[in-house]
Amino acid sequence: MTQDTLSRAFAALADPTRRDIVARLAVSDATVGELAAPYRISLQAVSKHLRVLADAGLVTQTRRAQRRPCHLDAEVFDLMTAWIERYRRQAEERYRRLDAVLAEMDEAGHPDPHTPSTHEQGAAS
Amino acid sequence: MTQDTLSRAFAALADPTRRDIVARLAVSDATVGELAAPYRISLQAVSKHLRVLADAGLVTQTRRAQRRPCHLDAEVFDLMTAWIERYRRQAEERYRRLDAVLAEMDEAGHPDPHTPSTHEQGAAS
DNA sequence: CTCGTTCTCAACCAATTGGTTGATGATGGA
DNA sequence: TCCATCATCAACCAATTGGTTGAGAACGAG
Repeated sequence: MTQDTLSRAFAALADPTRRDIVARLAVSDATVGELAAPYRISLQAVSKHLRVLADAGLVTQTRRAQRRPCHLDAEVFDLMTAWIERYRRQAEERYRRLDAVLAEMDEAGHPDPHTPSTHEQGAAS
Repeated sequence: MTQDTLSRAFAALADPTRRDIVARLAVSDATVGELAAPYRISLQAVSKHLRVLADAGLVTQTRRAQRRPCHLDAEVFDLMTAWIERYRRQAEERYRRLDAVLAEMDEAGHPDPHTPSTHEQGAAS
């Protein structure tokens, strides 16, 4: 539990069973038992998976009698897409610029470095 | 290496050092040594991290003399965002429908189940 | 209050992970 | 050819992970 939100979130989704659980929770909330039913692993194992998802902030568990209905929480997903998209776009932008430079060099014969490389950068993780 | 692409990709980004590497590769390609420089861990450790990223399909390494320039590869990022967005939107859509139902129930006094719950579903992972 | 149901806690195990150090490739320059 | 440089391979280690089984906690029904 010493890790940051993003690390926990990515780690949580690195497991196929947990991704499947998320997929099913996207359709509707469900109790631990309901979620565990389709898998051949023990209920305890599923309970552990849910704890991982909960620690990552991806699901929240409420209480209804003995049952623990699980609910998908969208916020952290946004965090993840934001992170991914940021660097994907940055990389794409870079190639776009490279293409432009190559085109310019192809067009004229002067390899004059025009673009002033304006890439600001924040903290990483 | 027995895991699927999505699992490897999420697992790869679950490590802060690897996310930092990705962040830097988004700015520009770099050799293993260049990438390793800022960290206090050994060059071999960074080499391992790069192997994980490469196995996940997130970076590709080419060859230039002794150097191994690393290059960010955008495709798998798209895979990840696609997965995340799919279920996030599905969940959001569900809440939107719930809100609609609640509003309807609030408005009139007849809790008539109108919406025929049209949620088709594909394979999970 | 007791009982069945639902779920978590605890201890354990094998496999994986992130790190280390030391040896080994691969390559271009002297 | 020999050497320095850049990076990987190999063996090892501690910590974490995904699974197990068994015990226990929380709750509603009778």
